[in-house]
Amino acid sequence: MAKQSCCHKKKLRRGLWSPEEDEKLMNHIAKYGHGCWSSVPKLAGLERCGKSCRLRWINYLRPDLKRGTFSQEEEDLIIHLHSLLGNKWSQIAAQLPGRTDNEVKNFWNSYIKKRLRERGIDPTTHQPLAEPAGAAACRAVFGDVADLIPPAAPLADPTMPPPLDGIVKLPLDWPVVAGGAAPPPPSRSSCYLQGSCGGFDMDALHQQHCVVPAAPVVASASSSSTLTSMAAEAEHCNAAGSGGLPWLELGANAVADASGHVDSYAGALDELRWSEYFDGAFQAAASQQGALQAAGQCVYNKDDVAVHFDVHGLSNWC
DNA sequence: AATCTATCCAACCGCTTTTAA
DNA sequence: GTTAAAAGCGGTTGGATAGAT
Repeated sequence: MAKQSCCHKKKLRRGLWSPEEDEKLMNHIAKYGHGCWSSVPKLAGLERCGKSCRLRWINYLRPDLKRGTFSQEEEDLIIHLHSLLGNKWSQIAAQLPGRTDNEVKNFWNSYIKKRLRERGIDPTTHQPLAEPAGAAACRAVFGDVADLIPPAAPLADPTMPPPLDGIVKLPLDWPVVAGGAAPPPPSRSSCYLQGSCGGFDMDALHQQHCVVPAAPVVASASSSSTLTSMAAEAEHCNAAGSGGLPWLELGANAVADASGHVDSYAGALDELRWSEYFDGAFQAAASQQGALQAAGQCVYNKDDVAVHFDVHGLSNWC
């Protein structure tokens, strides 16, 4: 027998919220906070289940919600975080101030997925689709690029350890940079998440002083601001020349001995735009032959210097 | 003007994880 | 250590709306 929801059991109201209900919930939380959600509807005089109240508050009534259309920077960030985290909408949304997991998920499903497919990129694996439009033409000129592409997305790689603490934990020797070779030092500090080049309101974060973690920082999935603040710290620190972006937990080696690597990882986030996104897929593929295939390297490492052909020309072809 | 179709998004459902007794 | 309740999460659905025919 199918289980019925709490709302069914208690014959509570369902469906869209009326302005009156919104007001009741807002007033109640403004006065008393939400406390235990299961008690909220009773105390607020609502014929809803606590779960429904919680959802309404989180997704719609919360005063810190941004709403409105997503900026290009937000869009880029969602794509990148999705390539790292998969469908961890709450973790992705945590890096987008004022956005909810539901909002991000809807945006992904209704917009980004479609655009990725149009560009011949599998939105699930972030790899080029098996036979994207024009692929035959590409092969005629460049050979079968698809053969060079790691078959599995990082998160799907069976060699990867299972996620710990609800976040992506890269192995200690995770090849942050394709080919294992240290890239040239970044020519400039990353502006990723920087207020001047993004749509974010990072003022509050900019006011924080830079404190470089002495040890790898484990980002807690429950801390909604951890990654954002880490990125902000890194942005400060990069500007100060100290390098090192403890972005996700990159592992002791990555953080300790390869600040340049980590920087380049942040650099991969930097300037990510649609055209580059597409370019990056092929760029990474071309530079990740062999060993990297096992590691399931992300396609966004556009700093890789091992690329010899003109990927921009390639993207024009495809 | 009427109907159909596609898209968007709020809300629900059910499962997993966390917390408290 | 066990159990139940609460909270959190991701997938899915359904209604409203816009655009096309």
